Amino acid sequence: MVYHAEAGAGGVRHNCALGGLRQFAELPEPVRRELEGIARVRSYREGQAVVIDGDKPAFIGCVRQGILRMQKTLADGREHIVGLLVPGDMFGRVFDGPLNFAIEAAADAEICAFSRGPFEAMLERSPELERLVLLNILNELDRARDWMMILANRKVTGRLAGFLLVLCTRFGAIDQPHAGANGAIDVKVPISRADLAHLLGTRPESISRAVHSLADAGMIAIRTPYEFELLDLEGLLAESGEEGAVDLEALEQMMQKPRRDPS
Amino acid sequence: MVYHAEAGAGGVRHNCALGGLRQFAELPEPVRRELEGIARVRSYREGQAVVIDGDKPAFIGCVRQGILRMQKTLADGREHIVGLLVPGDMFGRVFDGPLNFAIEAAADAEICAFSRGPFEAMLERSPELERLVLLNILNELDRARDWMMILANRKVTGRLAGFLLVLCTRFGAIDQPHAGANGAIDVKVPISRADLAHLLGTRPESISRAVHSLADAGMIAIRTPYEFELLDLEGLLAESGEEGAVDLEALEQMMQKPRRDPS
DNA sequence: CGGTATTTTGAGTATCGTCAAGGCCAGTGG
DNA sequence: CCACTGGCCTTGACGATACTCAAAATACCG
Repeated sequence: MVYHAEAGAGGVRHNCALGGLRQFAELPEPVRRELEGIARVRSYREGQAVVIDGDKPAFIGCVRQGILRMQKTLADGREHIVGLLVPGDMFGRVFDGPLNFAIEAAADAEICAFSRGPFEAMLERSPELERLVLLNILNELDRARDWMMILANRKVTGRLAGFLLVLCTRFGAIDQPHAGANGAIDVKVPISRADLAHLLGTRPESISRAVHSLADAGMIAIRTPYEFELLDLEGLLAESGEEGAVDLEALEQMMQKPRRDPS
Repeated sequence: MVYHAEAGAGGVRHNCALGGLRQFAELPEPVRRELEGIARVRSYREGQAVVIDGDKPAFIGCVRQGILRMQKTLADGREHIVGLLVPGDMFGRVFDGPLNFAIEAAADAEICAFSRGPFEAMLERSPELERLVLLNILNELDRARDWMMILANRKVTGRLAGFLLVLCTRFGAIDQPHAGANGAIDVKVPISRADLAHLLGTRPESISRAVHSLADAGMIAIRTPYEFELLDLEGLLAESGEEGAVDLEALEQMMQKPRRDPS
């Protein structure tokens, strides 16, 4: 199920690598140009490995499109997902040793890869870039803490509700979930039930039951097994018990919806 | 239960603030001296607030002694622990906005506080310091991922086992748990059952049962409700199902005991 | 030594994990 | 074009685990 990219594979391209990554937009022009110089676009198909467990990756990456998942491979072969990477996220442990998890494409993805050496050299010269990286990591840390709060939920429906909310507050900002007809929000779950179960610390069957339980409660609607509509954000928020971790207002603003907009 | 430090409280002192924090030892002498200049030692008693939820703290902190806990305060007043800070850990969101959680002393603690302004100014001038901070945050990120793996465990005994292992692999290195007579390891749990329950996503009663369950299985011994002896590291590791997240060998090396040595 | 907070224990109920079977969809080959 | 096959999701029934409520025991503090 995991297709390792052969040497040189991964669909390397080379034009306008930074295009569309707005986090780099604020950098001074010369820095941005230099970054372009060491950047390559790589494409991965679903299931392809981006970084092997234990490797010190040869590049620092930034997701342009699609979703990657970080997972630890346990001794007995099982895999444990420790997080998702979505457009805008960076990975690769600047200045540091190997990753202790693998990264692979959860869906077809495109990343922007900066060769490690030159990138680190640039970091030393450009305080703006270094700060950008630092803030990026801080952000990731916050997200990890949010995950912790979600995982600390005692009921599966609560963890699932929290997951869905994070999925559209955080990931949605980039993945553009479009507001549906009546102000509902479409989200696309990027991983299988089994992976989701692993991520939320439960079993696929329980995920399935939780999904349908939320649907029966009218909080979500199931379009396909991988596409839901969030109908009752406040209900989901209450279910997830996370008044703190998920910023509902930001989400509603983002949707720019006069709620209940007719088609 | 939370004693807010009055203005100027927190037991500010001023001598040899960096003493004993070995992470700063590698910095160039002039940088270290300058850091000393902006550093102040603050002391907190158990339960005292170090940073209020939503505050942009006036200082960047580094724990010298004791344990702090990070917690989110929910709308309904409940508090949710999102992590612990132990000696060596830094906190305070350099270059960034307010923390979205509170920090308070879980046990009597001493921190080293750097005024934010001067510290950030130093960061811009000293690449060494900036890198130190960056690595520190990366480290914290790893720890957050380990927490995620622990929390994703389906059984309470598993989460507890993972917690205990992390408590001595990571925190123990500094908190010097001394190896007991037969190679067992003493650990001191720094928080109440209720807090631990919250942290592990369960209830105090279940924590209690899990503790005694591990004790009955011979994996730990209960000295007091807050002090255990870890008798069977491999058993705990298996129970926690974390071949990846917890580095047993490092722990045993640290303890300097031959693994499973027949007495 | 008494009072309070915390931990522990117990019994009953809800939730979840497990095992097994059925359904849906996509890809394959006749 | 259709039947077949394999993977995944879903559903059902039963046992294990964890939560709830209540009460008892223990530790902590003055």
